[in-house]
Amino acid sequence: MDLWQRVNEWYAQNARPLPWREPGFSAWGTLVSEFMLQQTPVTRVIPRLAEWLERWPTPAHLAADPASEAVRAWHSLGYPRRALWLHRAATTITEKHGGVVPREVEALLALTGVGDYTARAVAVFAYGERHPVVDTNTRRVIARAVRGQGEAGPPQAAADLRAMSELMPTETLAAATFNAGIMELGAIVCTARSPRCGDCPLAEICAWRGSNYPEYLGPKKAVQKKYEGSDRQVRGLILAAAREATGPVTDAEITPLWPDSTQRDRALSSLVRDGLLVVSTEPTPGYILNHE
DNA sequence: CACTCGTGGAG
DNA sequence: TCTCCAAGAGT
Repeated sequence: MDLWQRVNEWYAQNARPLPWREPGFSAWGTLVSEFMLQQTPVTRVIPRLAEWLERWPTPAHLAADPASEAVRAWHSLGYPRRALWLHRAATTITEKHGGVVPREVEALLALTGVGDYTARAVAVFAYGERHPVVDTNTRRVIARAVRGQGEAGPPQAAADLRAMSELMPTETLAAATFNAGIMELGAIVCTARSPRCGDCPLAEICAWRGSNYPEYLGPKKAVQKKYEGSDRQVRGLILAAAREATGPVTDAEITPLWPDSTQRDRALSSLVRDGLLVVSTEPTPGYILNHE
């Protein structure tokens, strides 16, 4: 039995009942969920996604509201630029695609915030197109089951897509299921820390397990910089203040948020550069969320 | 290509 | 406590 068959049969029995897998879930919903899921765990996304889609059921609904509302509705999902980019994508979809989320990978890639993964995920999961979809879970499963390595190492877009293409079944529907299934397997069985090989449909054919779990010696993924004391933390503090405020946040309110003025200024100007904050003078001088 | 960009939960 | 890591993308 092929690897994809094992995965698809397992998926049919074990897929979690996630919102974006319900029948009739919109392409817009898929796009929103994929934005939110970029580097944010499923459990934190689910409640925010529901709120978001209730408030903005189509791209046009979101485009009609200011970007600042999108950033507020993002709450603390992290990487708030994604909210800005999603609002921008909604505007582009409304103005240039007749309000319909595009189904072609090329058109999706042209949207800000949509990269290699998200474009293919939308084309495949929302529209049933046949493409390889490669995320961190997929990469880990392939590294272990096929290459016999405990970790996937740094992403290599071209090679990763090729590897997935070679494993994917020919038939379009089965290919879509396989894309979802191998991700799901990586998410709940072949996890990064403690894989549950006893529950894995690939256990018998897994190259990593077959060679008794050799230690991974290849190139390591870039280490994530410490958050504590980082510019990201300072940005987070400043943006949280702006998100909660009703009017402009003044310098007097920003200053006590962080002791180091150099770092504080750097964080503030980077928020302005990113378009998350803009300078306002009414009714008092300060910074507000960009309403575009 | 290396670096940057949030936040919170699990182990 | 502290480290790791989570459906990535842009520069």
